[in-house]
Amino acid sequence: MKMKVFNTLTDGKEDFIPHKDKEVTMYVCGPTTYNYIHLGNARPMVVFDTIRRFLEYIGYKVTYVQNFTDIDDKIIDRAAEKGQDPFKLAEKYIDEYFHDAEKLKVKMADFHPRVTQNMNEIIEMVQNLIANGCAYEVSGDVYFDVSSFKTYGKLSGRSLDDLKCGARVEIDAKKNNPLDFAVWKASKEGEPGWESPWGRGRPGWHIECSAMSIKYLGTEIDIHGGGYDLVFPHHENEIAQAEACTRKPFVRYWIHNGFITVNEEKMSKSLGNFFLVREILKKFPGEVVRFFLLSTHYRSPIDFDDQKLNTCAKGLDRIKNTFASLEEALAQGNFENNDEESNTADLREFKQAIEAAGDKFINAMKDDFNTALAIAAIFDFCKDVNTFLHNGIKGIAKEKKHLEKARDLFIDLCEDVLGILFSDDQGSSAGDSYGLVNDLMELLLEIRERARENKDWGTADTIRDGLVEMGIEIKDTPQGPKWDLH
RNA sequence: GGCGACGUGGCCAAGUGGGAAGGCAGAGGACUGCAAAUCCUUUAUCGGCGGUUCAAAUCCGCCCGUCGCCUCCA
Repeated sequence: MKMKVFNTLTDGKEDFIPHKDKEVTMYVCGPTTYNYIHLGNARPMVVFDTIRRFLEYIGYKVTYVQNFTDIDDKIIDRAAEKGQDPFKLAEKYIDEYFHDAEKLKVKMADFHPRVTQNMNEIIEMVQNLIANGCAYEVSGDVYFDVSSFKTYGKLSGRSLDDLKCGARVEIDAKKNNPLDFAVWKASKEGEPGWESPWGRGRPGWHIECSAMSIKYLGTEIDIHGGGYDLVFPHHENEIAQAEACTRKPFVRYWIHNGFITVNEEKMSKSLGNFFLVREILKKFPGEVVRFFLLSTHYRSPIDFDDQKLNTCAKGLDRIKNTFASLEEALAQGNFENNDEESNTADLREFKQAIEAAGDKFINAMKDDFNTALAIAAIFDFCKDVNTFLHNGIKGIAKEKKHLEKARDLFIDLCEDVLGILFSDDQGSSAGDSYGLVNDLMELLLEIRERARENKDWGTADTIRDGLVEMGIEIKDTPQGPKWDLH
């Protein structure tokens, strides 16, 4: 099956054909670093990380770039408010970004370029635009001339006339056309600035992505991603700058994720209804947040509230429980000689289930990264695995080879591609005391088992209920009691 | 004003012409000392009206409702 990708540029699904046979270049717009990231920032991080993981899983070599916009009006304003140095402020939130990204299981990009570290390339690009007659300087500012770029508006599906009708662009006497946008801005006294042919200044908002994309990935890249609200003007302007400079197509596939909403309203900084990832992570593990973000197709909106995360946590538990059962079955290790495969109906069905799960998952992901459908394939597989184990535990068939295959498939799909199966890192927060907790639990469970043997249910339940209150759950399985931290 | 998206069971969510996936919640059953986990069974004429078609959640038109972009925003 061919891979299909929805391309904002053509407003439809297309066959995915990268510029080189087995290599994919990806650029994803990263945050402007003036605050901790919020859930709205987290969606593209998780979505494009998953796309990257999937492409790698099916054999592409992916080069992944995510920038930091570390100089910008908002950073300057925020720093001024706090009486801080804007560079230090940006640096801090870059560090904090990595902290949150790790919790969300977002892999490091191959490159995390920063605007302030690529100033030469940006200035060069502005010079190029002026030389090509696509930009003009007015008293230290440089503006892109949208009328010089014939296909301006092709990404957002707007014509220059449509945009004028909007009339929401402020008239600026310096600009030839209200839609022209700054590629370089003169710095005021006391603001950060870099020397340039037009005096001391700093880059406009859109130019950094064009410049860094070209620098790190070349003039034509395969995938450029970001939130849907970046389509206009950010990405439209990136195209104009890049293509006016290189005279080549800038991006093959533009991919945009839908919004996070709260009470059906867009979560955004201006509305003030945003939730910091940091705050959410106090209540839910990163994998749950990640699973939540992947449980809906990336182009649809997702409405956020704690109840929905709770529901997702339960769904994820089902997957984790199944995986744990599989590992337990393998750990028991009392396999008969498996040289000759038994050929029971159970086993035949199980083998088919393993194959079907992999196929369904891959086909779902190949159809415009349909993670919701891919996850459904995982749930189907959970049921198949549980059914097999259910029967197997009764002593019918324990087939090491196929149990291992099933386990490996879980690891490939859930952990490597979706990034949701990692073991809880709560143990690490307990630090050195983790071993002690284990020993104490062993002791408690032993006491409880003795009570149960004596049918002293009161003592047994006191222990169990007390532990539940501490967030520890006990399960009495045929293999003895198990415990889990929640 | 211009452009666009969405409306599927109690909740979430796939599905773009021919069987209405999956999860959560609920009900009944098996297992269990009771639970938990797991298994089995069970819950939908797809916002409304009209049209095209042998056949529509899926295509077309109108209406109702919700949201987004056009301004910083993932």
